[in-house]
Amino acid sequence: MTQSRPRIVPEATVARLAVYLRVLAGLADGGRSHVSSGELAAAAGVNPAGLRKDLSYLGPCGVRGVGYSVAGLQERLSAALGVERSRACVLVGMGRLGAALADYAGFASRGFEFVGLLDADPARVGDRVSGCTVRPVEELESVVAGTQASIGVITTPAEVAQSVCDRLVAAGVRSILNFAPVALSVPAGVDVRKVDLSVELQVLAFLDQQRDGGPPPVVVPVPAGAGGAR
Amino acid sequence: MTQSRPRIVPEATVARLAVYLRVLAGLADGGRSHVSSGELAAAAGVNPAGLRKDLSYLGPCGVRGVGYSVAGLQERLSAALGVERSRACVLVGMGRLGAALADYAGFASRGFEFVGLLDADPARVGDRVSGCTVRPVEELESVVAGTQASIGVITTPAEVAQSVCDRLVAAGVRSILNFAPVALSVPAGVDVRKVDLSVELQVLAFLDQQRDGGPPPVVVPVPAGAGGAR
DNA sequence: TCCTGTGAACTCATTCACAGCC
DNA sequence: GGCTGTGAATGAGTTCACAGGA
Repeated sequence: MTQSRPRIVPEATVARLAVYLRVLAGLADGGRSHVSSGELAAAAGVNPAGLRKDLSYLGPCGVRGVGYSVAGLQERLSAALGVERSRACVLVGMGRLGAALADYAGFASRGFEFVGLLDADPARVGDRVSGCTVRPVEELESVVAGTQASIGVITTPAEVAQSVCDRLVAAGVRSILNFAPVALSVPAGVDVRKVDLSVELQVLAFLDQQRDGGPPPVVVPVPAGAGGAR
Repeated sequence: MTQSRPRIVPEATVARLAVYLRVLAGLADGGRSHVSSGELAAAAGVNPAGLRKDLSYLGPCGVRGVGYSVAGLQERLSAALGVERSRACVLVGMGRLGAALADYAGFASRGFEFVGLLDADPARVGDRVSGCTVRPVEELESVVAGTQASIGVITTPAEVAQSVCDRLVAAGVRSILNFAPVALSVPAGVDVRKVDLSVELQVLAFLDQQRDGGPPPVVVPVPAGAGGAR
């Protein structure tokens, strides 16, 4: 441990660092050894200056006039994001979404390993998904304790999500990814991130409607006298 | 109708409006007729003042000193979000994630209907998921044209996501929800929202690591000489 | 010259605090 | 008194523009 980072990294930046890391993996596969902020930014879908600022939170990473070393930057980002250490995750709720996540290649390849799959439905207990056997939710505490899992993923119905969350926290999990459509309340020191799939669609629908029904390019064509609300 | 909305609604607000609408549905089921901003905000996991500001973009919605009518607010939000009109969606990529989404109850109940499910793998073509038959991806254009779908969901591998996106746009889709881990480029006038599952976990892992390894409450205990890299 | 690194400006979003109405 | 609606203040995040080193 040379030294810890004095700078605090904004959460929005952390999310993008993960994206850069993935893009870099693709570049490395393609045999590239160096890349500029402009190119990397284009591939990640962000502004070049923003990318440079993001990287600057980790201290100088590149070479002026040249760009970034692909391998060097990969290493730097991996260290910053903690990808090097692999993480044990438990997933509660083995419906279709839970099964899809447990099987998602994007997790395993980034150091996330599902060491516990739990479900309340006896019909699903015993299924094997992605090399792991589904166990009854009653065993939640012992699975967390036995595997030292630090991340919990909740894909249960909304009604039971809070109680599952409480049990995960009590068992020692301090990071939770919640797919259930409820706001979970947790004690300080526990992080929750929520993914709300139907909200994403709803936002798209709104933007869509706004395009069609809203004021097209310019503002409203008020015909005559002002003020009058027609 | 009376007049268009002069106010523009921030996107962050739109996302929360969708959450409020869901919470209201729960309250209505519970027989509640009125609710205060404080209570609604707590259930949605936001700040009460923020909730009031969000609602204020739609114009006055509540009664001072009393609160909001549950039914009235539901109606207002439904209209604003365009929930009343049902939306036709096509989904490309019927892997586990695609199948989970096609079957997700949260979509159907909010007016999103999957009218086309497409996959490039002949082995999956013909499967029935959630009352819809999987068709070959070659039929993308005809399915979009025939169903007037306005929303496209991409759950393909990253390598083909851009080409699928291009075809969706060419066929007339102007709203896209992308689960593939790539930045899609689209012409102006088309909206893309990206959901990146592995990034979510990565952010959690970062916060987790920051808690454990980072400066606990106060700043760093630098041992000796500064600067020393390695 | 090229491209990185970063202060400063700016835009967007959240929070506060209170006026206004019931 | 209670609670909504909203301008003002604060904060976070993004973009700009340029200084600084290869």
